[in-house]
Amino acid sequence: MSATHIDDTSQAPDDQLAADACAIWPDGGRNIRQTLDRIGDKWTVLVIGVLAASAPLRFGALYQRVPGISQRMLTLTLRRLERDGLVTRTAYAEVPPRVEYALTPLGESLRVIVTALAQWATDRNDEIESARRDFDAR
Amino acid sequence: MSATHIDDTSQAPDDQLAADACAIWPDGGRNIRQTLDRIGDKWTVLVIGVLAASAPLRFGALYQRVPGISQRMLTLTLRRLERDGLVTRTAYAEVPPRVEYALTPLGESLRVIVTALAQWATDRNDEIESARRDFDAR
DNA sequence: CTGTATCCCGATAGATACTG
DNA sequence: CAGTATCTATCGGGATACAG
Repeated sequence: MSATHIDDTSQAPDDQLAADACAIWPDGGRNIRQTLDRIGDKWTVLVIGVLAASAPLRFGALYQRVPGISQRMLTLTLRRLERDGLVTRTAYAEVPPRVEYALTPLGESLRVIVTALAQWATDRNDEIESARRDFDAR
Repeated sequence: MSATHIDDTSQAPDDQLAADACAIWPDGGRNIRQTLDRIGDKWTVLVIGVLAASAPLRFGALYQRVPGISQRMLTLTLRRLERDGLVTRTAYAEVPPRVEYALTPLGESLRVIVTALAQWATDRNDEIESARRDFDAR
């Protein structure tokens, strides 16, 4: 981070170059990186998808419906989503304990975006597969 | 993976539950996970953004414009993108070597989607920040 | 039921040096 | 210039056991 790489005849400082280069992203790429750090992990979008399908859901129900997730990862994922305001957690003072999770409107708005991404993946899947075959065949 | 977790009175097998639960995603979540595996890493979207701004670009130009990336990671990222048909690599038989990278139409179409994600991040940033402050303040 | 607490391993990626 | 080769550190995440 401290040492940047300059080994050519460029006059402009790195930061200037970077700013110009990343002009496509609203804020130079920081925003999109943060977002991908949130949803790019192994479980987040799956949990969102499950909640979008039928909320509210209890911890155990989520645990069943997200195939392969561990209790640990489910807890961590839900905490992160709750912290970012994408999911609500409602604990009922009962015995045995009951806790329900649901998407907030903010979470719902993310689901829409991620669904668009999934749609892209579906539409372009064949194209990507064939590109990959071509590449690997070389 | 082999042992699934069933510890309630559910009658339906896990797979059935999972299939129902993930109905939001076109293919039960596999597609979206694959896509996030591709673009969810640290550098891919940044490289795409830089290429979208001003392609074609040489290896060295990319190296400068993606702040903080190493040669190794730039190479790996470009190879993956090339393999998936998102980027073209054009090598010119010259001395010294010259190689130019550019987005394919497929890559461009992904950029559009990812830009929408970035837009979401920008629009909802304040909301997320405040949700996070509230959560951390508890 | 709804989580925590540990331990541990493999994958990701940073640093550095070297090459056609 | 455009990479490759190695080595290493970090970290997400799995397995397991335990607790309120």
